[in-house]
Amino acid sequence: MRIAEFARATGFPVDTLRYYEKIGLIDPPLRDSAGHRVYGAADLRWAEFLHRLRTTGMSISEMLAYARARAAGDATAPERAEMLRQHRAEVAARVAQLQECLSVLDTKIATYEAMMSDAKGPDHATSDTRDQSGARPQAAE
Amino acid sequence: MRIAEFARATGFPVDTLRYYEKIGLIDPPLRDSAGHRVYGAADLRWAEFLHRLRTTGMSISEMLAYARARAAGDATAPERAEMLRQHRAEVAARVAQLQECLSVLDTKIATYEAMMSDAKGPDHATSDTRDQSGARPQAAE
DNA sequence: GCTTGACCTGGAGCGCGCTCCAACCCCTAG
DNA sequence: CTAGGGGTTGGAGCGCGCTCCAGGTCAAGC
Repeated sequence: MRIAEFARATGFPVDTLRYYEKIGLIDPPLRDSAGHRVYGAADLRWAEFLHRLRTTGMSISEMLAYARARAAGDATAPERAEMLRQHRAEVAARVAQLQECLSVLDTKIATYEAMMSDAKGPDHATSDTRDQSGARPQAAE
Repeated sequence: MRIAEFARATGFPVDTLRYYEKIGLIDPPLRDSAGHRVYGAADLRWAEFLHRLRTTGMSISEMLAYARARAAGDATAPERAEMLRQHRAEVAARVAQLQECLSVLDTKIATYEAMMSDAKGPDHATSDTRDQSGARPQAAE
C-alpha cells in the first residue's frame, strides 16, 4: 500500500502522514525499489488508532508521548492504559459539555421558531436581538 | 460590571473579550468616567451565548456572521435560525463521532487491562505494541 | 503626595497543526 | 523517446485564535 492509498485508508492527508513520520508519531515504513513508502497492515492499524486519538482532540504532544511509550515495549502497558483512561475521561467530559450546549441551542432555535410563527411577535425573553434603544437599560447590575 | 468580573462571568479571558470587541463580535460596552468598560446584563447574555458557540467549535468567522445578522435586526431572524440549525447538526454529528471513538477507547482500555491481569499474557490481536521482529510480516497487503 | 492596582491602547508575537512548494526521481503507457 | 502521474526531500509559510507587551491613565487607600 503506497502513501496515497494509505492516506485514503487512514483519513490523514499525505502531507500529514509524512509530517507524522518526521516527528516520530508513525514508524518509517518500508520502501519499495523506487524509494516509495510501502505501508503494511500494522501501520494501518496504528494510524487508524492515531486518527481516533486526533479526532477526539488529543494533542500531537500527547500522541507522541503515547507513541514513545508504545515504542518502549510491553513494560509501558500500564502507563499507556492510564493515558487512555485519562483521555477517555476528557472525551466523556467533552461529550457532556457538547450535549449541554446542544440543549441550549435547541432552546434558542425553538425561540426563533416561536418568533417566526408569531410573524413579528412580541419580544421574547430569550431572544438575543441586539438592544437598539437609544439609552441602554443597564438594569440589574 | 467591569471587564475582570465580566471575564469571570462569561468564561472568556480579558484579552479575548477586548479582541472580540475589536473584531465586532461583541458590542462596545458603555464606559465609566475613567474610560473603563462597563458591561450590562444584555452584554452578559450575549457573551454567554457566544461562549456556547465557541465551546461547540463554531469558528470566529461564523460567529461574526451570526453577530452581523443579529445586528441587522429582526428581519434576519430566519437566517439566524437556519445558522443555528446548521450548527446544531454539526455539533450532533460531532457528538456521535466522539461517542464512537469512546467505544473504541473502551475496547482498547479493556485490552490493556486483560493484558495486565494476565501479567505478560499472550499477544492480543488488538494490542498495538510496536512490531519488534527483525523482518516485518508484511502480510495481507 | 505616593503607591498600588485595575484598566486603557495599538500592535507585535506565538503555538498548534498542518500545508504547500520547488526541484528532483522513477515507472509506465503510447 | 516522451509525457504524465505518482512519489521523494527539506524547508518555508500559513490560518486560526488568541496572548502578551510597553507605556500610559485614573481612583482609592495610606
